[in-house]
Amino acid sequence: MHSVPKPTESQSPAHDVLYRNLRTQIMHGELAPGESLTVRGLAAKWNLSMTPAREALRRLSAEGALTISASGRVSTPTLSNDRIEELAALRALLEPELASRALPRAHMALIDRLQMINSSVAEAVVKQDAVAYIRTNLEFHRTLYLRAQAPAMLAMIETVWLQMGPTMRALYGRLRRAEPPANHRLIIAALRAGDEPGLRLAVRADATQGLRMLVS
Amino acid sequence: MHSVPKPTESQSPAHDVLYRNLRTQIMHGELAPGESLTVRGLAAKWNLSMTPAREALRRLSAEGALTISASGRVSTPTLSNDRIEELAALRALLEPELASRALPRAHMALIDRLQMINSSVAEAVVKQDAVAYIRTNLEFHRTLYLRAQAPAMLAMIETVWLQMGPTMRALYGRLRRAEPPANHRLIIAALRAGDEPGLRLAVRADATQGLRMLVS
DNA sequence: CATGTCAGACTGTGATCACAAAACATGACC
DNA sequence: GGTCATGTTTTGTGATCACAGTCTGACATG
Repeated sequence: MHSVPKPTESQSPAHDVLYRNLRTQIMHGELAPGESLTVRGLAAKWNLSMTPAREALRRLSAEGALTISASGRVSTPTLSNDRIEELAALRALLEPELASRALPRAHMALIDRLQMINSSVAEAVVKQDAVAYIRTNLEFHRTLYLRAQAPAMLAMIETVWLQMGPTMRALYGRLRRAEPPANHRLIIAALRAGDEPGLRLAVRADATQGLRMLVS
Repeated sequence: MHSVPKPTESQSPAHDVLYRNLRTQIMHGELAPGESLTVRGLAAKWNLSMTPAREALRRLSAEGALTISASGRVSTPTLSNDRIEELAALRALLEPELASRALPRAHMALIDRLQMINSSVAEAVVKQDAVAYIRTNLEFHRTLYLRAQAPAMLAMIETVWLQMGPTMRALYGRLRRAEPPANHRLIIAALRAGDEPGLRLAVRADATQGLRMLVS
């Protein structure tokens, strides 16, 4: 088949848009743990050749978002309990630092925006929508951490979220809870008060909370 | 079963061996900041086609070891001072945690090995060999952190080292110092004494030390 | 019923090519 | 001498193909 001239010239390369799409899918928990992604499968689904599909998969694998078997097959990771605990420890280590760095720059407008995002989180909780919960919850954290002006740290914590994505979905899907996010309100309160130790504590508690559901 | 004796036919794919080679080169500071790597250049140098070379570059870029310009050219990163400070902060955050987790499992044999590696570090210092210094120094830290049984954390700190690799070389190349690593001796002493707070402090100091040279 | 076998489909890997954009060098011109 | 236009080379990107493993599932065998 001959290649058809593309009407809309690609602003960004095909492998990049595929990468970004898969990345958000994984981070938001739209893929189940253990789900396998093949080069040809993705190429067919997105009307691409194997080359850009392969690059997107390689990139995601390098970030830990996907695991590669000994024979080269890539699939969503199924995390062991130890690994989950380790990733939670990384969250508990990195996120308080990011929050602390964001605190001096957290103006009223930011706090209001966090409050609004938090209401979306609560809405997702009552709707039992796991994907929406993960998405809005991450948006809450990312909005805060963006103010830390620490791109390397932010990138690092996002790879942690990436690795937990599919497992988070599986966890929140099981759990039938309807508690609104209490820690988020503590975080917002600490931001308003300029209470740095309280902020660190609240963020740490929020990052560790997900782990507690697993162990029980 | 009767399998054909393949001498050393590709145990691991070509893109993987290229990736590992480039990775250690970058981490050890054998590449200068800003050095550009091209797909065809690497393919020619390693007698490969473009495909595996492209995958290795993509993988390293995903880990932050290489930066991609807007037009897609990849090169070794030239870090801003802010970025260096941020990466040093990540080291100061992650490495004490890894050391602390390694402490309960640090037997005498490990400490002896660390001592031996440390003598290699000192040797590299007096020889003014920047690459050897970086390599042995990282080996010292990695040997300790391997005992932490925390693969995700170890992978994360290694990406930090990766990102700093070329800049480290440039820094240590400039500096004409000949001080043996004092913090390493403190680390070993704390390990022997089972002194967890002292260990955290020594590791943190060692991780931050490199930064001090830059600011001055 | 359990287990081993085997053919066919599936899949990652590497090579090669075409194309367009970017980088570069060159030389004219003011 | 510096600046702009231009032609050439370099480079990333995507497509296509061949090859060799891997996986799957049906079937036969014990």
